[in-house]
Amino acid sequence: MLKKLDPLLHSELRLAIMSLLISVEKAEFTYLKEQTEATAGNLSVQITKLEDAGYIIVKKGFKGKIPQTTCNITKKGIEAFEKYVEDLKDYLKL
Amino acid sequence: MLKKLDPLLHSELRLAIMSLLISVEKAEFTYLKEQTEATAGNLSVQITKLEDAGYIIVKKGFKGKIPQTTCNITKKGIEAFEKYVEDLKDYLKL
DNA sequence: ATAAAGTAGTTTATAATATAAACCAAATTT
DNA sequence: AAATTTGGTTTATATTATAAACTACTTTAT
Repeated sequence: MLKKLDPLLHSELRLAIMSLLISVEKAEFTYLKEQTEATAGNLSVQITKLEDAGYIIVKKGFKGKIPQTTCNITKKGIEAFEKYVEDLKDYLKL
Repeated sequence: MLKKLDPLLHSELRLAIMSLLISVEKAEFTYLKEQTEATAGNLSVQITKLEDAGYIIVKKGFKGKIPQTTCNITKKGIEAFEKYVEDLKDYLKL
């Protein structure tokens, strides 16, 4: 009855990152940091985990002279997110 | 925008326990163990945490000669569960 | 020109949490 | 009566999350 929840998404910060990325084409590291109110270190770690899973793509570039990291969700990431939402519904009685 | 999720409920097993308890008057330890497919040790620990938080009440008795632990959700537990569901909806875009 | 402070992150260490293994007490089965 | 099963708890370990420390560079102030 209760499905196993994707442990990669069942983390408050990683879920927040995915939730933000699912509605936009792409987002900068600094934007994600502002929105989630996470520390840079924690955000960096969790972004890497999502990247390793193939749920997001991370691109490193420069905005003028300043380094800039942008993220975007992948098809695999969208699918995983949607599955997670469906799986959770049983728990939440939705 | 994104609310902080109750860390006590944002755990797969504890959420499953609460999800099961919210629909019934009470449930036995063994029933929860079957439904969640958790090990007895893990279940025991998580039940204690929910009890310490006042989210559930745990009663120890006997069924014949065999020990029997039964759990039921409290008003506080129901409220916490409902708040958790509402808070999560922002993440899930529901 | 250089020191101080800020930006954008990563790496590493530590704290918190989840899980499993080991254990206990009593009951049941062989 | 020994072995197994039931119903758990306690304790140790693995995993995960978080924060602190660090790197590399830019901007601003002196």
